[in-house]
Amino acid sequence: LVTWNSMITAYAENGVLEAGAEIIFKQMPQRDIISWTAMVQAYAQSGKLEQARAFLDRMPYKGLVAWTSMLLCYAENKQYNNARKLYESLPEQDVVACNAMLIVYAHTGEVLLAERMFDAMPVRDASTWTAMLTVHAQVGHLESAKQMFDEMPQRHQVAWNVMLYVYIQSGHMQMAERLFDLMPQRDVVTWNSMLAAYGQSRQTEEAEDLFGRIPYRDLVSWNALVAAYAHNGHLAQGRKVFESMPARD
RNA sequence: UCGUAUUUA
Repeated sequence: LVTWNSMITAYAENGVLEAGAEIIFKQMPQRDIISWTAMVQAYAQSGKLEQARAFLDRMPYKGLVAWTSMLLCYAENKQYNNARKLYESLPEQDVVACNAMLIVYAHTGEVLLAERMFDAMPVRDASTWTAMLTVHAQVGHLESAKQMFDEMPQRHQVAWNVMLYVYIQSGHMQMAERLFDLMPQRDVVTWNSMLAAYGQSRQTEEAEDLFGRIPYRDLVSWNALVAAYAHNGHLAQGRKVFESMPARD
């Protein structure tokens, strides 16, 4: 059973659903909650909302893992009311499900609901804090974000990145630059955020320069650089970068 | 063997 389940996830990770994951699912001699959940998640991850929901509804025993996947799938597809309904119908919840709901609130900008949930949570983990920070970031509440950042029990790299994003989103590029320099660590997301910020604030030279200093570039870095050129009308340079990209999506 | 946080589009 474990082997079969692993096969489902393996196909799902490669995006082979109908022709892979689902065939395995049908062929397996018996299925447990993990098999069903893996199917829900496979479809949820690839944005196939109806099919994910169909599997969820047909599950003989449902569980938080499947519900949470479905919840995030709704969030991803901007079906916030469905997300809300699903969340309200949950017979149980845990920190991950609540975190997922916080992300929904981040998308909808419902700070008050998010705060109420955050305050009511019996357990908070690193994702809880950064999700809540993201809520403030999304609505541009610089002060609340900063306060939250200062209150955090532990500052994970992601929290630093979100805080950087808060400054960028609220148009405080100098503060962003200062924070960037102050950060204890920078990962590829940190670099990419800064790169995108330069692109959006029409600082193409800075973007270019920063790109040259990124220790490890991923596809997002390349896309951000192309976007920076495109956004500022430098089509020829954008094209040149596009052609030299190691990969494209 | 399954779910959650940050960046480009």
